[in-house]
Amino acid sequence: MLGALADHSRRAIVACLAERPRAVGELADELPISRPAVSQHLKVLKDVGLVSDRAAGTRRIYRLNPAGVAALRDQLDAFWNRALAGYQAAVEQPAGEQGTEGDL
Amino acid sequence: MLGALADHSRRAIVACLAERPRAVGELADELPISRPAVSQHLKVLKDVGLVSDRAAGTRRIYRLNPAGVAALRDQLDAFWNRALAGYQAAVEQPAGEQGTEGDL
DNA sequence: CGCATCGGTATGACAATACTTACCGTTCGT
DNA sequence: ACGAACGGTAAGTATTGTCATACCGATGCG
Repeated sequence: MLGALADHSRRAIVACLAERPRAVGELADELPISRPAVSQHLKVLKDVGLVSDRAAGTRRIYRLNPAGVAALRDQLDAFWNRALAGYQAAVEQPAGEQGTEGDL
Repeated sequence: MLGALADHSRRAIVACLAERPRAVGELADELPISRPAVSQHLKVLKDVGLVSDRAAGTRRIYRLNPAGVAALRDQLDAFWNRALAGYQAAVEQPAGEQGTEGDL
């Protein structure tokens, strides 16, 4: 899921969608890539649940999926939590395991 | 910075480092990749400030950098904030711009 | 009912990146 | 001081992924 935000164009699409829902053509008009590329990125983003699409006539309106965004944020938060917990466990060692620890 | 976490091996390294600080050989032993690959990933992670290294004799102990982790989390949080703000602005429209909006 | 527009898909090329093997410098132990 | 081990770097290869052009289906309008 995090990998979906790795690509630069994909982040641009998400940023564009964060401001307001957009159609595929609108996104392609704002971005320096073609419509098919936008479609593929949209497919990836929809596959991971970050965006959702809505049919409006011949247009397809894409918008951010708050649930997916929240899920990603929660996942990241859990990750940070674990990371900081491990860091705390490391610095909470009064009797250092290796005496080579100088300082930080 | 987010791109640093795009790679699968890099996320695995970060996950491994989240549990406890590790040497390069330790990481390579846990991961299905060779030591040089780990070194290169570690270089990337250190370059973006996500990890920091400490010399312990001939070994090099790597651990997560809480500052970098916090910075990344803050950046992501700002991003989510903007995204949800835009979403709220969209749903806060009592007089729909397009009458085509049925429901969610 | 025919035409136009919009989206998605398939295919191919190009680029970027990750991985491996080989080599070198550095540091510890004997 | 020599040998061993650990880690970083360099170059080459392979894989992955992104982008563009071309084609097709669907929807709306005249």
